[in-house]
Amino acid sequence: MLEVQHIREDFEGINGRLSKRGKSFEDALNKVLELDDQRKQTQTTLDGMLAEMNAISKEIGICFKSGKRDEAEALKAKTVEIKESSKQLENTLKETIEELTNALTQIPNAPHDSVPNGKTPEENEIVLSHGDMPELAHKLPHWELAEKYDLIDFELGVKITGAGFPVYKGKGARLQRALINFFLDEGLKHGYNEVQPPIFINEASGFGTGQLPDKEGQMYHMTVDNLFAIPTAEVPITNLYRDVIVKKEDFPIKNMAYTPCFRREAGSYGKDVRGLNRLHQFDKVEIVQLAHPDESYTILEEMSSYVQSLLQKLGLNYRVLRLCGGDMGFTSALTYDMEVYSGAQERWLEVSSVSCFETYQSNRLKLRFKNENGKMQYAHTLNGSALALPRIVAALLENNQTENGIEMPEVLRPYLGFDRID
RNA sequence: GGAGAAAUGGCAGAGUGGUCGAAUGCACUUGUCUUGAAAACAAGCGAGGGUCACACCUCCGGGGGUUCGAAUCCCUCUUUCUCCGCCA
Repeated sequence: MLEVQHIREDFEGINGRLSKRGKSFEDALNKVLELDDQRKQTQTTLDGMLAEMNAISKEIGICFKSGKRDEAEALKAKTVEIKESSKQLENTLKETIEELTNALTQIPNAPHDSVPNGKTPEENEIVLSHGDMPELAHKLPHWELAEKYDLIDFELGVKITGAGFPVYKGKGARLQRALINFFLDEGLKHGYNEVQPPIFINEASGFGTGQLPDKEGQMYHMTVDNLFAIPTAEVPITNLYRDVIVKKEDFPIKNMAYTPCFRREAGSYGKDVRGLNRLHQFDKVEIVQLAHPDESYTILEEMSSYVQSLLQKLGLNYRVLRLCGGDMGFTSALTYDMEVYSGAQERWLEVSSVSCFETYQSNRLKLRFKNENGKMQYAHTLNGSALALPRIVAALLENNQTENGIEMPEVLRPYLGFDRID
């Protein structure tokens, strides 16, 4: 959530930044301020009543002690009325706060100044491209390669669970395991602390990172226990710090985790979902950082470079996009997408998304630190995929195919125990 | 799954109806002393709302209730511990 105080202090700024998302939030922002004024007013009145009640109660206590029963009874009578109206006011306050929270929850994060205006993916800005486009003599798409070399069985997954839940087999399974270990080892070298979080989360966690209520329909929901399967490890890792006051000396706090991720992907269809392009279950190593607000954007650049270094080591050509306001996630202030080129499909595939959330998540999480002046302040949160496996696998299979099989990148060979798939 | 016990500030741990946002110890911060450190001594030391700043209000696991008044009594949920059962 945006901070009410920020909206109050810099209305024009925030309003302007929000408009990058391709629609106006001015009315919503005004509504928030109005509700907050209402909240303050109600609370002030209520506080006055409670103060009076407290004073009377204290007096009654003293009267009883000194034996002045009649006086005490008279005072008691006085409280009845105050109590009545304070109860009513309390309800009003509760409603106002609820309305305020709802209004605030519906406003997305304000995009960073560098975010381009725009509504569609076509308006994303290409920041840089790296590596040569693959020139392939053989252009089998990865789903055909997967079948040819018996790496991934999509049909079998349908039998076990349903579409979008592939079964990896033999060298296909080993490639998965190799990539996960490679990514974790690289993360370790870059100072990320490895954690293994639960892959089911409760409602509070979903709210903390912004999946709830915004993306409720995108998550698998186990209604019996009211738990959700994680769509990304971002949720459990970031929620490690919900209701936590961290030490500013500890910044930046760097964690990572490998987890499977689950997405319902309601509404997807066609070539987007072919093969590994879009799955209901996939594997990902996620990196998450908590940062001092002054440093978060420097750290975002570092995270972006780190993700790029992984792609370089895997020998994949890629490009980096700065997402436009309309294509950016609800909670993000600035997002870089990394895309690798799929030589056989002849299209770009998103393999990573690196974002800075400023205080949008930490406000919901109540994730704070004591700043230089001894005041509580919300930390900045950042995260990125480093990396998501399926499309990396797709690109590796397609771009490295030869007459004699599929060559594996040098860096993976120690993890794989083989050099090529044939 | 069954039975019992418990949940208080960063930690430990008092507090069973009124002046308790909460004793005490540890930890932490600052100061005195010291060449420096330790020790000792002194002061400070939870969070949120509100205010120019005070005042004031809220919070003793969550929610609800009783009462003029609740950390303290009642209900309920959650979690933890002990015992039993089951089990990778």
